[in-house]
Amino acid sequence: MIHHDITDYLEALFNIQRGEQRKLASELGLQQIHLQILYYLERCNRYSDSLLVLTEFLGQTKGTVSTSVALLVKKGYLIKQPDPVDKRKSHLQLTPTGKDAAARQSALWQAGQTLLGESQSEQVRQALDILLRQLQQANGHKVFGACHSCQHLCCNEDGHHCGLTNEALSSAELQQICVYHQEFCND
Amino acid sequence: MIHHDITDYLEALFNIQRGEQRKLASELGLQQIHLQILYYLERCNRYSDSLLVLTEFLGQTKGTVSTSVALLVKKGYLIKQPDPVDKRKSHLQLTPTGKDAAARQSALWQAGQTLLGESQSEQVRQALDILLRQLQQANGHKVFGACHSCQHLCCNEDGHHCGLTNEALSSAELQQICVYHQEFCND
DNA sequence: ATAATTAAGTTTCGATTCGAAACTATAATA
DNA sequence: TATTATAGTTTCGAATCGAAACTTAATTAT
Repeated sequence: MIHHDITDYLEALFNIQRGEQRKLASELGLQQIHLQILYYLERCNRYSDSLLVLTEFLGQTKGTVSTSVALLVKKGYLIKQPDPVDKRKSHLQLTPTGKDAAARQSALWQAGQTLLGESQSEQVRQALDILLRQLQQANGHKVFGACHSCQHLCCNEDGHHCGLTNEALSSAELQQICVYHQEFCND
Repeated sequence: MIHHDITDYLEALFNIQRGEQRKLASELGLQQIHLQILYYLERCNRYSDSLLVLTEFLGQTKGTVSTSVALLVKKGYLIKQPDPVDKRKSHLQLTPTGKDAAARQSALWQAGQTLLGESQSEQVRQALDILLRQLQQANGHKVFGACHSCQHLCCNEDGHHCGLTNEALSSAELQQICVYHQEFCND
């Protein structure tokens, strides 16, 4: 048996992911960056659905993202909901069309999800967890995690809330990407 | 402990990979697509270093890829080596500058590679192998694997050769991406 | 052998991405 | 009230992107 690095598998999975994303984008008449925007907006929470946070997530300039978002609005994939308090801000919200496109992206992984037995699945989870945390530290860059791995998360008998904003968090919100996310530091 | 899907980890790893690639591209004054081209050319074999195969790998049109390749040639990342037999073809070869950029992309994974113990690594490899094969079948798209997982690979006491082209393959070549790659079918 | 077809790659076109920088409007601070 | 910071848009030039026409070389059919 010829030796495979784990990274070989990850690279192969990346190539599939990229290929499928491009295929879907082409089918919808969009660019890949548009699907990445829809992916992010499907997963982020109410603190993180602004243009500037999206800009930070994508690693592009705000002018570029502003243009791409404007096109997605024009094509009916999302709408800009003005913030009731801060008149400068808008909340980017997926339309049903946008949610459908985002869901089709996720569908790729659903197939693989049920294929691994639970015990084996657990080992992969543990290994990927180590790999992920090390890469996060090694690269020292913003990670955009969800509440469940955030040091601001507080749990008590009533449920969960964010220690930074002091607002209650539903269990659904614990899974969402947050701009305030702060990984635990193991040093 | 809140449950994490394996796909959550893979998505997080993808986001890191994408962010790092964009960061490197920005530093070099390139676009991400250029790094993807350099990545591919660093890994593909002598049957697969043409513009059309690259086009198939990237999932773009040949006009688009032709333009991007021309820019990479102009910037000194690669050269076009005319095929001695077929005058229509060119072999895309990385210059030292191109190899350096490709190597810097791979460096991201080197850090994670040594962190996982060998035994754990083996289990993760097996699970990812299952995941990869299932996703390949589920999506039924061209996968661009290397010789070691190709049904054309023949092994004997003298070494390896390709059953399709009948040419000998060095052990280094067994690791390279090939356009003729045909996955074993388990049905 | 010549003609028709296929294959490899380039060029052109219009729409869009991309980064940089200037700009507008609102909010926060001094 | 004046200054500064924040959120986002607009403008500009270069490059990507897909589609389609085009060039040249190889292959196939007649």
